[in-house]
Amino acid sequence: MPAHAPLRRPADDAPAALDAVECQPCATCEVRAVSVCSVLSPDELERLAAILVDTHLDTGSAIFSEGDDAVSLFNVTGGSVKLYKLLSDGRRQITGFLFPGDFLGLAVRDRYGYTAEALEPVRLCRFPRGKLEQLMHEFPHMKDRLFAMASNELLAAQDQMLLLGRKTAREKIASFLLQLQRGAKRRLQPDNPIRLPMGRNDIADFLGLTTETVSRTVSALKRAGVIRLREGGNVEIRDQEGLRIMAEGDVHSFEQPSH
Amino acid sequence: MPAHAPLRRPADDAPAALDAVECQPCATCEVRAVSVCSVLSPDELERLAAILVDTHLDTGSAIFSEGDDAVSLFNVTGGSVKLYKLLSDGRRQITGFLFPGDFLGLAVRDRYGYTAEALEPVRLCRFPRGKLEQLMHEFPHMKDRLFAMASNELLAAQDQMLLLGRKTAREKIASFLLQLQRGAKRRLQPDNPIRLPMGRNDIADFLGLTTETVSRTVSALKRAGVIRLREGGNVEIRDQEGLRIMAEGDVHSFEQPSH
DNA sequence: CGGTTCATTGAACAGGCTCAACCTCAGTGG
DNA sequence: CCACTGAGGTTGAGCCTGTTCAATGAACCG
Repeated sequence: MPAHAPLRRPADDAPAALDAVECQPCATCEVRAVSVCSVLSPDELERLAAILVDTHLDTGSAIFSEGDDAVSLFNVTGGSVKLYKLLSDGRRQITGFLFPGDFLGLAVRDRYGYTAEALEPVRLCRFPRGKLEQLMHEFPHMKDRLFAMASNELLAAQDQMLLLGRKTAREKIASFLLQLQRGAKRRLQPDNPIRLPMGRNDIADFLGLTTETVSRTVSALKRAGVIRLREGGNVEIRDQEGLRIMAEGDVHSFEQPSH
Repeated sequence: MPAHAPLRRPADDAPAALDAVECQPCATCEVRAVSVCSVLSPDELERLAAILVDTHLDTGSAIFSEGDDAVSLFNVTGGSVKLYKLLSDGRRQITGFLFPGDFLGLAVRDRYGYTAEALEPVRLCRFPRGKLEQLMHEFPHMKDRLFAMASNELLAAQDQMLLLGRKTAREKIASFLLQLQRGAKRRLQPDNPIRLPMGRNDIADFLGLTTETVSRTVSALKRAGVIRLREGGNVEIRDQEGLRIMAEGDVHSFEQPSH
């Protein structure tokens, strides 16, 4: 595994640490400004803090699985998460990656429609569903905020459908890199060498490709000088405009140095 | 190479197609029970009726285009609609088909993120955005209803991503037919010979295929005795279980009525 | 009738997949 | 300190599904 991004957590042992965090979970939250909580007054935030459980999970742990009773909703406060659906023979489609500030469980009936799994050590605020719904009832502007977030997700899903249904492998990879970059920029993280917390196989299952094709295509972009691989598998975008054009598929050819 | 589909302009330029508000648009509405309006009291319904404009459009008319100012939201009351996004070279992805009872404009910022076009003569309630938002403010349960509808759309979008990214042509066609059937059943329309208001090309652009592949695959299903083509291009499902198995995969196909 | 549009079918092609080998690197234990 | 291991990543060769290109058929409509 690549080096785990260190997660801030109190130095004590587990139970004590959990209690400490629960006392002031929001006060030290680094993503409050970009998540649901940003619309809450101090009083409201306190009410919200009273129902949340600060949760830490290791790489690969499932937050919940498709078909589970949807008893909790979550807000990602550190690390990253992948969401996916499976076919019975094991084929997998990753429907999204979540990063700090993202809300998890917007589209939910009584059972989760997909699986959520930690891509790296992850920190979440867990909200019991009933209690959160009660709070949303009391704070309508919080519901509005979640509605707006759901709308944005829906627009993103439509972009992804266009990508999956109609883009070539090269366009998919280029779009994906730009998408990660925009996300990082939005949450005020470094956006030129971009961090890729997911492996090639996850990228493939997100883009509707195979790992081999992802690998080959990334190599081709590297060879063309559009990107460069940096330490930890991070990616530096060297030709922003070229990548943008490539993502939209305007350009049909640019020769590859044959050998 | 950019063979853009010719687009007739929206109703503003075609006053003939736009009827005046009916006296009692909701009283005669056949889909009230399955659309947003179902949660409104008679008084509230009256308020809603006061702001809507009953609109009729012909086949091929654009209801709005990607990038337009999002000034109106719509409720489909008759006919059907396709939503799509385009790439600069004309490649198209249809992100959804709408039928009576469906709401149009849930995922909207200040501009529409996709184009909506009538598949056949269509009837819509048009709501000026500001006024509808005002009403939603007054009737929170209506906002809740729209939120629930947006959630369902999001779940459907995730299913569609799985289909686009990971299913074969045969699985796509089978899934599509079953999806249409479920939709028809939900809105209490005939669900065995299913009506297909869209052409092969639209189906192809919805499933991430070409018209030829759609045609060939439908022919294969026909040859296998799973379906039969009826008058008007409608489809009779002759082997429900076979089709379900063909659509494949979804082991967790726990089906829930969406309302 | 011709004209237009859409659906179907066939033949050849190609983008991305499958299968398989090899490489890199971190972790582990001798 | 180095060999071994295992997981993930890269690269190659051949193949297959679905595309492209092209021709024909069917339905509709003035």
